[in-house]
Amino acid sequence: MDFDPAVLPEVLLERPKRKDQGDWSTNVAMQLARTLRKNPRDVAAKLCGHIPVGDGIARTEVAGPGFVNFFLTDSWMSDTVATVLREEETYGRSDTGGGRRVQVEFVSANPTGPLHVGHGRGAAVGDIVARILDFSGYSVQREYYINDAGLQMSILGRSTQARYFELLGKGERAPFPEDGYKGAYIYDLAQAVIAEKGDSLLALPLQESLPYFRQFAGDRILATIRSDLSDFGVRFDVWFSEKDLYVADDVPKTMEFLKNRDFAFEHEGALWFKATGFTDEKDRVLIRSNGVPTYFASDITYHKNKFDRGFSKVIDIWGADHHGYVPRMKAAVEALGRDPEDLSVLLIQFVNLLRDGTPVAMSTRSGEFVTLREVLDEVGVDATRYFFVMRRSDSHLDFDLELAKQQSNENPVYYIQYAHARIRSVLRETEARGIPLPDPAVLRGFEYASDEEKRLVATLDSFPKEVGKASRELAPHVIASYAYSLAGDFHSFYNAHRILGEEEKIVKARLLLVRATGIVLGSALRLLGVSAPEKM
RNA sequence: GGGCCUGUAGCUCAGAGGAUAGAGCGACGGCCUCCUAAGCCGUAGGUCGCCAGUUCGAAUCUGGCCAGGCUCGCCA
Repeated sequence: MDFDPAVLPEVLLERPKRKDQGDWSTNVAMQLARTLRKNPRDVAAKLCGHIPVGDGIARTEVAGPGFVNFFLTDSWMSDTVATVLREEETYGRSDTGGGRRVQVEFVSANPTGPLHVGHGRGAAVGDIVARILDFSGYSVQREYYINDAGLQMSILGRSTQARYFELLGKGERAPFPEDGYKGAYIYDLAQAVIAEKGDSLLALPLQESLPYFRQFAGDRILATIRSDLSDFGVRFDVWFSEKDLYVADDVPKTMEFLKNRDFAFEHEGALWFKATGFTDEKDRVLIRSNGVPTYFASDITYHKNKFDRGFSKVIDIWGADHHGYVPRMKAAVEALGRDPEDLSVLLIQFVNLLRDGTPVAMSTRSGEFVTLREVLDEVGVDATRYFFVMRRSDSHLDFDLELAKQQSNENPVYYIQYAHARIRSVLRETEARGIPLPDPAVLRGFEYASDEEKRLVATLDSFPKEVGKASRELAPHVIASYAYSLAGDFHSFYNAHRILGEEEKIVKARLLLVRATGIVLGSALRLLGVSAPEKM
């Protein structure tokens, strides 16, 4: 064509929403129209003239304001099905990660009480992000950071101690701390101490027995957290204790490191992080004037530790209430000599727990919160996981307990699982009738004719692209909605057409399509950590 | 007051430069002699918070406003 190739914008092909707009489409003509000073439709027409028909392209057309639409021959569909059947569970996997080491740190709740629903959402998001990254070729490590060094652990110990004395009728000797943990589980911990130690701790001075209470309560709660997470299908590779940073003297070392690089300075008896020059808005205290390090100091140390372990990228999953902390953590990462982009912080918005449409009252202060365990017991792992990730992480989530529990058409989890069960059922029926699973070679030259089949194949075809998107954006909800639409496409297909009992060629092609759908649906559910039932 | 998130159908939400803005629930009407009806098909329902701008084109980008949530410690 008669124009300078340098002005050619990147040619992007996209899939139009409507099928009468072709299989692929490009808008280059409209982008070129300006520089060429020509009517976009004329440019598009000229382009069309240069595109050969054949080689999979059935025809091209100029449409709308100047789109060039490509209509493919339908052979790509059987290719897609054959690819899925050949690659099986690896279909959709990619090597974009190139084996690079990535760490996902999530949940990381203080071991001062049971996990509540908010932690549950973070757990589901973190776990699924890790699965997606693994599927995309990263070498993923999952880590839980145990905040066990701070003041909160002492408060937990004192709370337990007070309940211990109270249960043994000596409450007046160990008054309940003003900022103590008021939840009923503290009584359970105290009861467990009694079972272990009897009343022997009554005789010791409070200061002397406190370490025992602190350790006992912390260990017990952490054990509960571990088993809750494990029952939720969430696994960690590393449980990293904040205390270890202090045992190894890493915090003072990191402070020295920052001072030497001129990122920390003394002022009014405290040590400050010099945030000026970074995106954070003001300087932050690292070591208080009383000598006690702030959380920020141990968080910087912890992140230095992470990067020292060789991760090329670190992903933190935090509650959205910590969003103000992001700029300072990024600044710290930069001060450590890393690109701030090496740290990604995923903020999880709050879960609004409902029962039959009315909010369930929750308040950490009073100890009245709904635990993850309670939700799991009531609605089960599959529905809980799905509900936690079906919305974008950065938007508030309404979680209706009654809805999640309902085994009905109102519940998206069962809708997806039902599609899987139906697929398995068809394949069982096929086997029962003595029909062998056809060789994918029969697909050569076959064209799926109906709208429902075409849609279904197109959705199967888009799985790798969706995985890529979910991995780039660290967005589990992309997979959740993908699974939902794949299930929907299958249900439509299933209702519109018979699979068995048609002429042989069609039976074979449809069986292969059903099998391929089962494979991809299974992969999507595996990414979500939701079970793929054989029967329902 | 500053910052971050959100505002799309009655409700809950997708869509993040593209063509006629999509799902589910709820409402209404249909579909099992047949591989699972926990399903499917159809109808109704919209000023994409408001106002300007950018451009061939804006729900999408920019600025300003309005509303809701969160957040702004030598707290954790």
